Amino acid sequence: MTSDTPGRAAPERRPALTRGRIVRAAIGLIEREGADALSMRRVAAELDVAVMSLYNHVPNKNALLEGVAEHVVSGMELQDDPSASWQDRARALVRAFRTVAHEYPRCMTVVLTRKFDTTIGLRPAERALALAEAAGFDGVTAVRITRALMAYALGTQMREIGFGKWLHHLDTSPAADFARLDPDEFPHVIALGAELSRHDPEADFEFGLDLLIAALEALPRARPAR
Amino acid sequence: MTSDTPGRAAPERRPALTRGRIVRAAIGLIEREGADALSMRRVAAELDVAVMSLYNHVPNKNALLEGVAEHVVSGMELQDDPSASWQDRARALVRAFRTVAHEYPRCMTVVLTRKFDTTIGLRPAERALALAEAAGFDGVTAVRITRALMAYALGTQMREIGFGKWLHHLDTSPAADFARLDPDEFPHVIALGAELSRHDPEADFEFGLDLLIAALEALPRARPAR
DNA sequence: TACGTCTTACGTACACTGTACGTACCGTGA
DNA sequence: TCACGGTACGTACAGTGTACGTAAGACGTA
Repeated sequence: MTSDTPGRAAPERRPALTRGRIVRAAIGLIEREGADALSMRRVAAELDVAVMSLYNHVPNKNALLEGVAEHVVSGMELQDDPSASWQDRARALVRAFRTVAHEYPRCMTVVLTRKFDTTIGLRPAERALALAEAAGFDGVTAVRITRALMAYALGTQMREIGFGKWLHHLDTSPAADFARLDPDEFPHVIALGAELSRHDPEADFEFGLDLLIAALEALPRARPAR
Repeated sequence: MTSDTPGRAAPERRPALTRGRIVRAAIGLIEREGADALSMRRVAAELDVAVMSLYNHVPNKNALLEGVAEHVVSGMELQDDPSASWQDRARALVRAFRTVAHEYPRCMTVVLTRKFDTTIGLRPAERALALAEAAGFDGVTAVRITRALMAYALGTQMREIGFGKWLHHLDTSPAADFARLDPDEFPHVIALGAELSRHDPEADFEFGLDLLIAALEALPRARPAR
């Protein structure tokens, strides 16, 4: 709501405090030093401004983080090629999420990690619904498909974040760790230790995405795909 | 590592401080008042103990939360019916995650939300790998399937948490909100507003799970399913 | 020009956080 | 008997989000 343009000719030397500047400073700070480093004091110092001045543009820290989330998600490139198959367009949509997640890895972590209360993500949802309709699915199914794709995109990202490493732990631990496991309790984990240690998130992501798309192709439809 | 049994005959009236008691108190606190309410001071007060006494059993707050995570996930009921089809067994496995998530909803939120460094979740992973092998998949594929299922379970939970409501927002907002949207930008969202507002996480979850299982059934295998 | 109002940047202050550190007790093995 | 290791404790510190009061400039109107 607050305008992002300085109120004509800044009175002094400094570029005038602004919600946009604050959000950008927060993003920079998070990407450079991680989410834990983000505090109102740090942001204020970054902008060479008193802490409480921030509160003229941002009601509280959570709102600042919402601003970060908004900025990050709105960076999703939702370009679409209507001449492509709905399968490829759907793939591109889900991948767009991954792309922005790679662009702002640490910010994405906080976006996923916190509970916000905004309408961010409506645009991706609109796109997904449009695609599902183009593929010939009825409304109820379109919504469910959208949600399933969302869940998969989210879950993949959470795994990659190393949300808790409970499994991801397997990816990073040296193979020697597997030797410590009880062979009776974890035969398959031990046998597949080498494979579990391998680290190719992109391939994992594409594998699951292909699974979902293939399942959608096999799903009965209300209308033929356009 | 720390023993959970009091060192024989407690010296006074109180039941002796213990890592287990501390973790349980933390879990209770989180479930009753939410993750934000969890502080070392609150836990100490809960147990009627000085704050720093906790540190004799738990190295720091993060370790306490790891204890919470461990306790929660180890509550996953991994019962298995070997006579059932691998499809049904896989379904049961993923549902087990959901079940414990319903049992400790707020704890699960913090478990998913924080980065831990434990081997929790190895047991579910073992089970998933075993099922994939029983279904006839080779090792590489088994690992990818496990990861895809994990990602889906995680993502579903994140959506349900209302992690950001960016889409979940749609589930809770009154239908009137859809009327405020730009009809040119969000035609499908508006058209499907009623459906988007409907709230049936269980059905959504099952829908996506069926998608994945169906896709797995159609996947080529190294060996016939056992 | 003068005045009142609005916006912004500021400083202080408070309640609360995690935890480092030093201390005192208490049951047990030598 | 004595020394010791573990446990519970209290104090203290640096850091957090933010409520509150204040002052200084910008701007529309008289």
